Amino acid sequence: MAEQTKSTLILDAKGMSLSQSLFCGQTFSWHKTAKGEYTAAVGKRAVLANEQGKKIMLVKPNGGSFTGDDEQFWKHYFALDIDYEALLQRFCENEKLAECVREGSGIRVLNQPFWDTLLSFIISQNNNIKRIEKIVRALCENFGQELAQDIFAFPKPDVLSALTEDELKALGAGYRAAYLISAAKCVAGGIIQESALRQMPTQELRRALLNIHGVGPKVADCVLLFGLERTEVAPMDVWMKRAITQIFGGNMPSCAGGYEGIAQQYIFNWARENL
DNA sequence: TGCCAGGCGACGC
DNA sequence: GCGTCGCATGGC
Repeated sequence: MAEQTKSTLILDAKGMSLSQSLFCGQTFSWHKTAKGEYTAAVGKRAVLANEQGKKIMLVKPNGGSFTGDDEQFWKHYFALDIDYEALLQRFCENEKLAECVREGSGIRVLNQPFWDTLLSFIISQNNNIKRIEKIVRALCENFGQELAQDIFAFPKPDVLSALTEDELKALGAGYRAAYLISAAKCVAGGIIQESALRQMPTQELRRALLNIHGVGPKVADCVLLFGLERTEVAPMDVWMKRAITQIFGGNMPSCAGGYEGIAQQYIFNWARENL
């Protein structure tokens, strides 16, 4: 039986906005082309995406066809397999959270690869988003595989673990260079195994991540939420702390229960626009 | 120009 | 366990 293949993958956006979801500080891998399309490497998959009406159109930049589990993979990546309509309705039980949702209603918390997320958020610490994007791009271009023209994957753990701190400092990584290498050694050496992490309850998993040199509470929480699908974890950076203190009276609204991480992304987006 | 950024590790107490 | 400090670097 011949396998069904498609040159373009068309997904129902269900209210998801690429421009909002790809540039709200949860991923630093996407680039907007001169034509207004978006490109990235997500794990080992290079993709070219754009939105037309209520559809998301995906194309392989090197002209290949989508096969096998591609459709399921991308639906899951863009969180098109959860009922956001119902979730956002719950969030809107709190008036302040409703305002955050209104401002970024097309945001979806992406289900990103663990390794990409770990490296990205180690780089993110005490850093600004423009500069994080720049360092991530330099890391991938210099040491990652070119999956399609000008689209580079993150360097593999064994490649990264063999680099020197100076090679990474040359990219602008600063003192995070040692942290990246240390994380790579943990993964390449099998001390950190993604499949084992995914089996762990969230708190045990968090402790495991904290064992990585250069991964503290904030970075661990970002990896839990963005790279290991723990939607109940809400990373607290300086923007979130400001918003929770100034707007929410010190606590995440109870209507976010179980999905505090997703609520966090709307609040974070709102805080960066308004505080 | 000085302050800040999706913080963390080391250190002192 | 908790508070403070230094850290690399560029965006603004």
